[in-house]
Amino acid sequence: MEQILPHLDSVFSIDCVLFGFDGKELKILLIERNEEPFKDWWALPGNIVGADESLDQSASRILYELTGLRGIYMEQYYAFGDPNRHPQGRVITLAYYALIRLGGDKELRPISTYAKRANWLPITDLPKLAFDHQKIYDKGLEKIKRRIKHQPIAFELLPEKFTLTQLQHVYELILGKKLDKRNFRKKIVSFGVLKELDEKQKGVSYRAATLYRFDKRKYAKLFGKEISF
Amino acid sequence: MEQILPHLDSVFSIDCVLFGFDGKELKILLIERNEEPFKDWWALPGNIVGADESLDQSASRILYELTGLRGIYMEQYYAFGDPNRHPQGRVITLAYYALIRLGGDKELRPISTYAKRANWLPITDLPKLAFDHQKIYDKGLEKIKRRIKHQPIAFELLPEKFTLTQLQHVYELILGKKLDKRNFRKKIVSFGVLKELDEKQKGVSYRAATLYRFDKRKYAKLFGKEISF
DNA sequence: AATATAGTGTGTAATTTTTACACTAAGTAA
DNA sequence: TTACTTAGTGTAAAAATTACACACTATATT
Repeated sequence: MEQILPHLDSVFSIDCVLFGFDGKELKILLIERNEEPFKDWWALPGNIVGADESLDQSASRILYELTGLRGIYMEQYYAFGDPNRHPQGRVITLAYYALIRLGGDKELRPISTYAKRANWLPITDLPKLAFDHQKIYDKGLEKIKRRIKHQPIAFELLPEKFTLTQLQHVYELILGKKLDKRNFRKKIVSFGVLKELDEKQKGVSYRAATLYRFDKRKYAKLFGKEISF
Repeated sequence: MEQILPHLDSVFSIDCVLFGFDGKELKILLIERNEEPFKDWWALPGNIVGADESLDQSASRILYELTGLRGIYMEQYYAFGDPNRHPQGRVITLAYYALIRLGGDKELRPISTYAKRANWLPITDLPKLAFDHQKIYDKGLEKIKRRIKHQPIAFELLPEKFTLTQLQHVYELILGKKLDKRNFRKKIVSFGVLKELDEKQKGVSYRAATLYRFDKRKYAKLFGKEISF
């Protein structure tokens, strides 16, 4: 995306807004650019779509190259194509979002050389972003806010086994408001997509909470139906 | 890591799914192609994005060129980019939908030469479509189904003054199910975006219904809030 | 062993929203 | 005047949502 653009043709890229949750904060993955334009600025990870790739494949490849992650729930959400959004020429970009859980085993792999480094930054304190990436991010956040109300995407942010309190925490962060504990549990359990495990949380210095797992089979049935928060 | 190079031959287009309502049926605007590939097939109206146009501008221009219509509520909803979707090369297309009312004064203007003709066809009886246009249409219908449940886009399909029965009819066509008259009225009136007029319907051979107008000011306040059907 | 601490886990009543359901009123046409 | 067609209206039951508080349990501390 930062290469010299042939001006005969428009260039088509994909940018990813990766929302990550480390158990406490909601973060997004940004890279620090190593090339002009916007050298040294923070930007969303993105790249040019390959000639023989489908869009989803391309998005997956880009995500994989930048993070080492595979098999992530990822969705196209908007195309940004202002003629002036890129100083070197016409670049139409398609935005994808992904929700992933952070920490533990999964570390970010080294990324391609066009970035100095990549980092997870809390959404409560973002730097100025290159290009129109602030706009792309804003729209992505708006999108997942709307989405989490209707589909159980919150699970993507949590480890395989999680407590109800953690799940509630994710909802509160994304929706930006407190939820009532009893009502939240009543509702989320009533959807029938949670499987209660025999295990308890470990390593906490207070009463350990029961762990739950997301039941994909039941989820598949629910999908398409509307749920709401 | 290898950087994918920008690919000179990719073309970026916009296709429009125009839903039209003539008071009875839901229709979409199709063109009959006059050129290979898919000569003589029906297809969605679409065109190449111009070098200096924003995406929304481009969509508006294309819609205008094909129909003579301006100022239509139009929204981008998905990008289709399968490498094989176009037999002659890589064409990534961005789909837009629009909702417009048909009949009366507004006629379709002559359209550009790549089409033999344009026609409004009822969605209950569509021909085979060129390229992946069936897929684009399907996704568009799905999109407005979801959308009409949450935002008052149905008004776009109706004349400025309309009866509650007509409004209900639109909802029933899009959602594909019957709604209860009393409950529908109760709900739609409770949103407070309808203005009851002193006028009555004319030209019907039975009791004339009260006409309503959509109140844009109140709608602006409601927008963003969730409504549901 | 006793106590402090911190989060877990649970029920109910009041309110609001949704659903199901059927007849009279009004205007037109014959 | 009568027949026809659609407009317009209310209520009760069921379901969903909201508001709200305390006892339990595991650990850490003394």
